[in-house]
Amino acid sequence: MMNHVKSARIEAGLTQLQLAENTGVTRQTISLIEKGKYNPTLKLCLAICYAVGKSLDELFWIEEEKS
Amino acid sequence: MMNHVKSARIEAGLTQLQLAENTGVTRQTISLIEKGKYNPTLKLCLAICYAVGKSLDELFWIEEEKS
DNA sequence: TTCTAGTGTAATATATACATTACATCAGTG
DNA sequence: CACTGATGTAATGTATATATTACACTAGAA
Repeated sequence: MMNHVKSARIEAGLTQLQLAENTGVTRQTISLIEKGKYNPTLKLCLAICYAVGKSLDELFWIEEEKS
Repeated sequence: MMNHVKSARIEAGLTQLQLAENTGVTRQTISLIEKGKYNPTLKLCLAICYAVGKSLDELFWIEEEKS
């Protein structure tokens, strides 16, 4: 589950803790999502989008794997 | 968690069962997501996007609620 | 050097996404 | 009418997203 949360968060001038508070989760959850170790829920993805001012596609889109 | 999965699925000419099989979940899960009763994971959102040929923003974007 | 802010991550607990099984309704169609 | 495909949904079980607590490391500032 790779994504662009970390770069978008830094662009927005936020720390992990600030993003966590803005989105209503813990810092650990943000850290794990940035590291690609969590498969976040849609609700949290949207909250992160709102907090950093980006769209779902900008932060979370991944091209389909062609077998 | 309202979304546009149902209309996109119908546009794509798929039944709930076919979409479920294409995305690797059960028909019940698709039904509940279409009804807005589930908060799906990013991985499943992406699988649905691939199956119906739409983007995350097209299917799942919701404008931020301004308090 | 010491202190602090920012970050990574482990262990355990809790909430919830999703599966499984089952039964129901409705619209066509024979 | 009976039959089938498509859908809604309830009850219960399992997997995992997220919380909680805690400890570690690094970079920069005092």
